[in-house]
Amino acid sequence: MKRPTQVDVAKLAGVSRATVSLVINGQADGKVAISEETRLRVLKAVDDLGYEPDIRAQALRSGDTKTIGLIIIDMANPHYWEHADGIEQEARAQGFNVLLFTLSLDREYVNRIFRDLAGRRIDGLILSGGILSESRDAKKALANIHKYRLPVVELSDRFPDYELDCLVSDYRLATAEVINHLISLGHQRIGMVYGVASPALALDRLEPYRECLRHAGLPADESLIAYCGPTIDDGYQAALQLIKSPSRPTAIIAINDLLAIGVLRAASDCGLHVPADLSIVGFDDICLANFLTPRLTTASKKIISVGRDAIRMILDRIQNPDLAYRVIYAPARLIIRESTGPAPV
Amino acid sequence: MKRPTQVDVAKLAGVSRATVSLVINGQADGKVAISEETRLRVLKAVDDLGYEPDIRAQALRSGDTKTIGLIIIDMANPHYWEHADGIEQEARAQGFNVLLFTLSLDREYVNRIFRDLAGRRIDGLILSGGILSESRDAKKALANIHKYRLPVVELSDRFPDYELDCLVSDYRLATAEVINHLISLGHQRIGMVYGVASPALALDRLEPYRECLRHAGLPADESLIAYCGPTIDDGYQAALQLIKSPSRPTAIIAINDLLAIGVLRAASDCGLHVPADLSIVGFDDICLANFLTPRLTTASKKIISVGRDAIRMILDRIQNPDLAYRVIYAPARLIIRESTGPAPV
DNA sequence: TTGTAGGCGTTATCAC
DNA sequence: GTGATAACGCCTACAA
Repeated sequence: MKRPTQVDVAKLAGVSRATVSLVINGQADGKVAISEETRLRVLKAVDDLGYEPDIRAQALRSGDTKTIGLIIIDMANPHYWEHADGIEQEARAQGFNVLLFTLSLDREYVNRIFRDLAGRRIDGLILSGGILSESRDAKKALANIHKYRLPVVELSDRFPDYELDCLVSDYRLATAEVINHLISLGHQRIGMVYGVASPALALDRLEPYRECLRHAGLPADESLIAYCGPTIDDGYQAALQLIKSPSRPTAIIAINDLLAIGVLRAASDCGLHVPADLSIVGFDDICLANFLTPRLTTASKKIISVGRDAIRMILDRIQNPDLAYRVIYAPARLIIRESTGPAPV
Repeated sequence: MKRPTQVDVAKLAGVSRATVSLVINGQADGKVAISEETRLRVLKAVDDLGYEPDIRAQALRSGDTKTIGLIIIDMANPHYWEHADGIEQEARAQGFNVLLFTLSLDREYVNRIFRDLAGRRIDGLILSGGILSESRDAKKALANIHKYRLPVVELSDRFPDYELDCLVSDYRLATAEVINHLISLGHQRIGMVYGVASPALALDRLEPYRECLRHAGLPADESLIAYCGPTIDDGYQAALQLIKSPSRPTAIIAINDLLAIGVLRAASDCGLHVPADLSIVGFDDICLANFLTPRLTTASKKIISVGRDAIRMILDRIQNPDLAYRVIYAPARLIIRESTGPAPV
């Protein structure tokens, strides 16, 4: 039992294949070159056979797949899922599907995805920052992007030092705001939990952190920074280390809300009250942040619609490969809630 | 500037198209019917031109797309991303890609996805429970699945009352355990926050809840059940309602951890201490559950690997459409942590 | 060992 | 209005 093709429909309706094709997608065409009678006959045959056009053949013929790839760098972080959700919805609205790729630790996988792009399984690719800059074959990938004019959009937390369409949303200003906020509350020793899935990520938080502290004449020694992995438990362990250190900070900045949850837990385990004994700040304003106890002070990018901008950018690029590369910048803002308070005396 | 095809490679290497094809994917074939010299020449031409086989054409020729669809019913719930993560990873391991579909409120969208399946954009479809049973066109969808032998696997919280491959993991036993646990702690009034994205979901928690209470001779009036939507805020509002009711429950069961976070927040806002004043239970054991304050008592399905089983099931079905339908069942178990304690006196 | 021919299902271009 | 015919790019017998 094979599935029906256009030929079968044509045979059943007693017309030629071309007629079938015209009936099915001749709507857009100005002149309806088909008699109502045959039209209905064809439609009936389509229905009787349960005929469905083969998308693969359409893709081969028309040249595009109406599918874009999306690489999510860390599936465990709600922040990225909010991205994925927005992108998928907007893509759908524009008649596109989304092929989802997760990056575990498998860097080689990136190359396969680029091959999918070159092989026209997907029309374009949206990727989180830290992939192109970190991949061992980054230069080759970039060269290919330019050589074949592959439609690629990067979501990044810093301005790219290469030619590419980029949606940059960084926390530089927000980090400065955070530090000022903490300083104004009397904090002197401010720690950082720095846990990333990919090396170059979140420098938009680390660098201003160092700068601002130095600028304010506060200690910024390395012992205040706990480097770790991207999971909650990593954040938990890192915070324990910070809290138990001889010169415990009175405030801890986690580079994202997920890690901040681990920090909250660590504080609780050490008998510290937040924010009375320890202030905690996160980033991303994930949907849970406002429901934690205490509600998390954090920074939000939500002023922008990642999905809409990313999809618009990639579609523009697909339509016109020769467009000049663009960078769209969107800042974030600080949201003060309950996890930060005056430094303990 | 068009991208190179097999013909271009053949021309450059001075051989025929078939030779190129053989060189490229003749590895598996036992007999290497190509001379080393031409092989290298072809390979060089491939490299020079940056030739990449067109996957669309391959798909059309070979009949499959090496892609499976995945419908996620609620992107905002961590539990479902854990599914998605597992499925994507396992799919990749098996050489398949995952096309991601989100279900907002757009029921009509399901039909489009089924058309994608029929149109061979995807080889198979994995869907969360509550889609097939609730869609207005559910019967039609099921009929199509059977008629065309579409490979579909459903992830469900109850045994299907229709013929389909199903990965069932329910909380019936776990819910009974939860109730017994609470009763043994002296709780008499046990409330429930029931918030779902799709009507028939989570009956595996609602029904045993009612039964067990009745069986234990405890009140099970409707005023103890707060129906709401699936977001944290919904859970928060529902819990407020429960807490402020004249006969406030001493324990609240949320049908998942996400809602439980809202309940925790509501308790906190009402000045209730958990678990001293109010015990709270969730379901799913999302990765955050063990890091909340207090750590959440919940039930876990993690004993099974959803990804592996789902992918195996769908691949089996794709390979052999005539297979008898299977249901794989996996129970869950209760995890007692800190959010449940003795009932207040 | 290599080349030739046919077909996958669709759409576009021409004649009729 | 409708019906052949030729691509799209690839794969696979089969023939040379």
